[in-house]
Amino acid sequence: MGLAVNVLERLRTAFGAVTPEGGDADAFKSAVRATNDPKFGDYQANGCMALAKSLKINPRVLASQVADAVDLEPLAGPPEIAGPGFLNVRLHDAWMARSLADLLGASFPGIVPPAQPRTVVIDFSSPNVAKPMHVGHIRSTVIGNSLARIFKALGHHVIRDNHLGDWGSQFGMILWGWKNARDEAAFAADPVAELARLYRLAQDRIKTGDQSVEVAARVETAKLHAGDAENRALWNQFMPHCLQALRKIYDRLGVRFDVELGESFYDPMLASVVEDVSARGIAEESEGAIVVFTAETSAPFIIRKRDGAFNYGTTDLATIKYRAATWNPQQILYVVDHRQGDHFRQLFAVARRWGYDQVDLEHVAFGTILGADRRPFKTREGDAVGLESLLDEAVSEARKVVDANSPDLDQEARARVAEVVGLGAIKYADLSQNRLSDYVFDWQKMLAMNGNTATYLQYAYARIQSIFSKGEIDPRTLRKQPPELVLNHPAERGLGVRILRLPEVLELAAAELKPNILTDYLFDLANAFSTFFEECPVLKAESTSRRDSRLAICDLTAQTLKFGLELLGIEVIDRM
RNA sequence: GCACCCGUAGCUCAAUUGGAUAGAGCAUCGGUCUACGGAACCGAAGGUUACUGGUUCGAAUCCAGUCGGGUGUACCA
Repeated sequence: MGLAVNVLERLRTAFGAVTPEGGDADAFKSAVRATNDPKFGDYQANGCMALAKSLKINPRVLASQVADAVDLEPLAGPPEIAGPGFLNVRLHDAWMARSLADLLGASFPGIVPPAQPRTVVIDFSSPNVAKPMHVGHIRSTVIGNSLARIFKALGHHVIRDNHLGDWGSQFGMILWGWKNARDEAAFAADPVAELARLYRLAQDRIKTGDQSVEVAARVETAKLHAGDAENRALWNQFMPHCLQALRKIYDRLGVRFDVELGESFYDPMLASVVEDVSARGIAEESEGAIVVFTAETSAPFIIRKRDGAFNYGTTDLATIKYRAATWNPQQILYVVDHRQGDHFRQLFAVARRWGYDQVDLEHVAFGTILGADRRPFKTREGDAVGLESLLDEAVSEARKVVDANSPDLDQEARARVAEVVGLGAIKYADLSQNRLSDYVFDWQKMLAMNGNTATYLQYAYARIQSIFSKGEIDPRTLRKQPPELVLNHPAERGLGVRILRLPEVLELAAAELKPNILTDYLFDLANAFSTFFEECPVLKAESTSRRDSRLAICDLTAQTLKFGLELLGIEVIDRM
């Protein structure tokens, strides 16, 4: 077993073991964290001050008792007392050096599999199949994909589920369009574009107040659900085209799903869901509909409409039941726009009353993408910007930079670099920010290739590869026989501390459901590497032992960058 | 009206959930090129964390109120 396992966890265990009388060990442990300023050491334990307050004793006295009692060896010596009662921990350089060598030799990335892996269902992307994906879909897709990879990397069992919108009223609109305004030649040439046109047509008519279309579309939806032969046949005809179009985008983005169980899959279960919920007295009739009143909102949660049709609330309940029965997950994450917050609060409340009170249901909400005018992001023509054209734009911007900077690469290599850099820029722009507030879409920021961007991380990776190729060294030989590491220079030590933090950062990102914790970490790591690169010659180090030590640090940095970027769904290239 | 979310540097965003002097990127200004990739590095400037009060060793974070913005609010998803 490796030495370098979750440093934070080990320090917490050590401090937890010496929790003073009258204190809560869990609270005391969780007050141990990485410092935000290196002058306070590498980690700090902040639990003494809060505890001293409740025990009504002097915090510094308490801190000194803890400092005397705690045994942090071999990671670190006794902590230092500072300020009102902080305990600052500085890792032993020698221990770090051994741990890093061990990481390099065998145990990278240093993650210890959990004693009890959790099963986590992640519901993300979930587009309507009837229309092309637009920028609004990118957040759910990219964030969900990243969370899935992070959980998996930590050793949990992950089910990625694309809950396709393949059965709702948007399909009724398409059916109406097909029957009233289809262009068969256009459909033959590009089925998805024609379906999208029909959808938009129906939507425009409804939006401009044409009630006849609204009613007609609803009728088509109802007929589809009721098993109407013609509508079912059309559904079967359209679906493969829709799915193929989605597949193309997912392939390009590197996104995979374990299951793609859309709304249509749950259709046969809906009637019995309503029956069961009603029989248990959870649902009741109101204004002709079957609804559940919850404390969460004033409006009820509708599970059967007045006209007898089911809606997405019904589907979502059926989905919870199916997921529970099929995978028995501990956690289900819904990576969905924050505007559906009320819906999920109601859904979760109903599900708990229905008996699903063991599974942790979480709405991983995110803000809406806005244009520069602070309105939902649209093109000049008023359409949402297509996802595909956004990706193309990013790749072509990246291509310009590659052409300017790397004339020595051949066409094919440049195209490859542009794709990796361009897509990376888009994904990173989204992942590096995970606030609930809406955010302003900014081409310049999305396509930026300096500063805190994926390009910066990819560039750091490529520079490291360049060192190895220039020195004609294969990092794998280094990994077979790890050299002794030296961390005398602050830049070397700074990199070492960061590399060892990877497992705890991933734990934190998973616990908080925030990929931006990972992007912040990687940017900080790349930054530390750039400093190191300026200040510490590698190939021309003062001695071969120093050179080997630095090569080891370089390789670990590169591995960490690559691994971390992979968890964000972003690739690296050796030359760019 | 009610509910939820938000308000941090000129702009876009962080801040390990109550910790030490609130940090990055962009933009601005000034420096660094005879070492491994300048898509870089170092530095400067920029703040009453919307406002007022409260809680305590300690508040951007918690509580109350005020102002401003967003979203949702019975049969779309």
